Amino acid sequence: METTGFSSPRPDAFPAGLGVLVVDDDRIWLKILEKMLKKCSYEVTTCNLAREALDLLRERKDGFDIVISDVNMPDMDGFKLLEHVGLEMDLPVIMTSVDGETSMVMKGVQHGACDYLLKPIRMKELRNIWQHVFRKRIQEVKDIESHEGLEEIQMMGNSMEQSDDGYLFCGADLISGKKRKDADNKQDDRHYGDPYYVKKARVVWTVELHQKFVKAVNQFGFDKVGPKKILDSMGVPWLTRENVASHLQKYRLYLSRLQKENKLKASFGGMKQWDISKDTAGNVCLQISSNASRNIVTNGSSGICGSKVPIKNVDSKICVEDMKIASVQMAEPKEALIGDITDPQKSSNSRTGLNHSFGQIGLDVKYEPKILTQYSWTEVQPVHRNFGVIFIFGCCVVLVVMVQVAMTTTTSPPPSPSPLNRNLEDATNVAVIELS
DNA sequence: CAACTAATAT
DNA sequence: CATATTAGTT
Repeated sequence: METTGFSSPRPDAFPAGLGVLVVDDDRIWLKILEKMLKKCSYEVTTCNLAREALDLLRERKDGFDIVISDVNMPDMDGFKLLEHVGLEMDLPVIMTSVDGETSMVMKGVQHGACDYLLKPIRMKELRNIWQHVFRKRIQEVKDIESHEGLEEIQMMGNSMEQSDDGYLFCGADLISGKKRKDADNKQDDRHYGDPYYVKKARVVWTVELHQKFVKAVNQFGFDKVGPKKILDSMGVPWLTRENVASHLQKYRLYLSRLQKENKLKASFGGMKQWDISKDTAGNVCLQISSNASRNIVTNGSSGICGSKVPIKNVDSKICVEDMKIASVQMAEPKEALIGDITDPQKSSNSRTGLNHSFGQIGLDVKYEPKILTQYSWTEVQPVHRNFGVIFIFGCCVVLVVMVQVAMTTTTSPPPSPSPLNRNLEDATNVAVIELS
């Protein structure tokens, strides 16, 4: 019964578009909050009178998901408003005030506020207010469930904890009533101090999310990004820096593994390696780095060694030989932008399928090959559709060059695999190339 | 102190 | 395995 994206099949889009009503007599704050909230992808409505707020709420009953209200307002006590809202439309209400006195906060809580923010409010605090909405829904679902007498779910009374290990990000999942087998589990007594306690949602890196991620990464340059930048650039309000950091770590791991393979395969007699990276303009480049140029670069400083060969300039000689493109799916304008690359490592991969979000979201898709269960770590950015071809050509050319150089040079130092060297290639564009 | 990241935990 | 969390650096 909501118009919000809450039960949308796209978990990563969830918080976006939640309706927030902000009530504050202070216009300045109103503006500030509005701006911040919008930045977090919420749908914001503001008003500076409590009465007005109430009217708005009554009018558009389903238009809002949460209310943020100041405590002190001329025409009506914030608490009064709070009470009304709680009573009439049962929306979560967040109180705000400059006054952080315990008694005040207490009062807010007693009147049913789901949170109490002290006034200089920062993005950080607003970013995740959707949790209150979410929490409420969970509760609703739980209520229904316990009403239906579903076994084994509600353990310990009807208090408000989560079913222990069900994390679940998307409401649909909860709503679908799927419970994880929790069995006897140790009933850990955590900080259930407050009425709410929701196990933190586990971020599911969907293809879409990952796309944003990659986009962000590429925006800066692989070796210059940090989680923070990515996070900001992605513009996904509920995501935390930690989430991104974690993902980034995995991403890098993947990339370095990829590179290692390249090294192995490329470092035959000579010691040439190829890297894919991007120049400032964002063009994909292949760079050949002969270890003759001694530094495989040790620290993060982007010591780009070798010569960059902008793909564009490569005159194409075609030679599809010992290069195998694992899979290149050019993004046709409307089509899925995702290159579905098989994991270079495993020969036959039959993933369990949509173990992630998709399967549970209620779409209950049949596992078609079409559906991508796992994003590849590949760039998805649609550049041009000829791009892939060009890219391949480029690779071929480079290969040739490598071979030639290999035959010419006398150098033959050891491969020296430097464990984590992050000026790796950024294999992010368009395709995963696998030298065979 | 905030951001980063390797290492470790879940 | 994918993510989260921690701990030690920068």
